[in-house]
Amino acid sequence: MMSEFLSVLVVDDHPLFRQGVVHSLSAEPGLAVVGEAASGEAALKLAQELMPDIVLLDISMPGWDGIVTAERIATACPATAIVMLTVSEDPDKLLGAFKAGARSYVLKGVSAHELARVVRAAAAGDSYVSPSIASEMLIALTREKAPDPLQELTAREREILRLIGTGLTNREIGLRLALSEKTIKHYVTNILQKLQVRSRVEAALYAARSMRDAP
Amino acid sequence: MMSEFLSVLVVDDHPLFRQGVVHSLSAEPGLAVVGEAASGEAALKLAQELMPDIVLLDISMPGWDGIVTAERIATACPATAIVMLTVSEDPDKLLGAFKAGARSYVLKGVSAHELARVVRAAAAGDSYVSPSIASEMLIALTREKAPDPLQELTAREREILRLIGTGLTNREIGLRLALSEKTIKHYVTNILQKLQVRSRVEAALYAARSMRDAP
DNA sequence: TAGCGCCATGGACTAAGGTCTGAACATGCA
DNA sequence: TGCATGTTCAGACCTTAGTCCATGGCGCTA
Repeated sequence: MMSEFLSVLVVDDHPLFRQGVVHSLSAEPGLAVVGEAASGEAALKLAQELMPDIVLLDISMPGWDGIVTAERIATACPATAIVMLTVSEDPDKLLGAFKAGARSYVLKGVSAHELARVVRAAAAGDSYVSPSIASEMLIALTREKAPDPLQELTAREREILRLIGTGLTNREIGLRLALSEKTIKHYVTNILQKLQVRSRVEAALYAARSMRDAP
Repeated sequence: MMSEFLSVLVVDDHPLFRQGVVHSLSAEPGLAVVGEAASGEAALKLAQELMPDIVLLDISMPGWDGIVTAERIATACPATAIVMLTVSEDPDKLLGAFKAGARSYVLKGVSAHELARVVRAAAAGDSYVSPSIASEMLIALTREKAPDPLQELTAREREILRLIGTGLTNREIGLRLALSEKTIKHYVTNILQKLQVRSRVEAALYAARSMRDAP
């Protein structure tokens, strides 16, 4: 049988927050904080050593972030339930954590009691996701279904789209790439068609957005 | 004379983090946490009541954020030193806090000992700013010096710029605003001139950027 | 090797963007 | 009252953008 206590490993690079979690969870009946780590690397080592029932894992950390750490811990300790802690995160990261095996997501703003509830649920195999995080993850999922139109572009087309996104005219792009303006026009037509936009203005805005999302 | 203890009021909407701060600072010699608050409103009341030497204030909170709270506390308790706590914040907010009277800025990732050092320094009238925060504030300051070309635009021109930024043609903008296409063209010419850009594409990119910065 | 997709180009044409000049009307300020 | 500024529109004119059609070279693969 299992111990009467659920063992918890707390991982967060912020000492003050970690302190808060440790202190609060220790006061909860049935829970025992068996270790702390300030980095993903240290967390993996401790997890292998202690084989805790639950790992509380901050998503944003320097070095290995929460996602990478979750993957490695999930591989090394399949019996350990992983609970992600986050402020309000990038939807893609949330999805990454889900793929890595984490099933519970808690906002850092929760109270000690709520956190304890989630920890117990996670240990029992249940998953908990904070409402606001859930909606973000759904958004990321729907976005994931839609294939990126950028991938349909050839290398040349992507290059020209990028230049459109800096505000250059066809003539200037032709000069820059040592191609005729006619050729650029040809590419622009293709790009507009593939991206399903109506003008170079919309294409430029599209380029600006995707540059920003994935620079 | 003053008490031998420095009295501290801790304000943060995250219970776990607040717990960590309180617990850690209480362990520091010469410091006494005399109160906690989870919101700006509660913080002001407590500050007036307790007149603490230092207020530790989280920047991002629902309701009154750290800036607003800092202003009111600074007004109500001029003798109290305000120390802002932040994860990694919007430069404009940092500047706002500075104008509100906060002189110390600490990243939430600091250790308990460092935080205690900053608190003692703040009580002595010294200011402390985390290095990465300092650079962000400098950026915000230099940006503040540069006058925003958007301000030179009339309301009508701004409206049309916004529509350009959504990818509409002149004809479509005219239809939408019940104006002739000629008129739109006239405005576009003015806008390009005032923003110092060469085409509607550049104007659209400009619009997209400024929408993003200040939505 | 024949076919396919990417790259590059030209001509001809239409649509949209942008400049310049000029002008009417309203508002508000000196 | 007069003058500046913002808003609205028009005609003439030129430039840029975008479409359609056709051509040819290059490399890959069925």
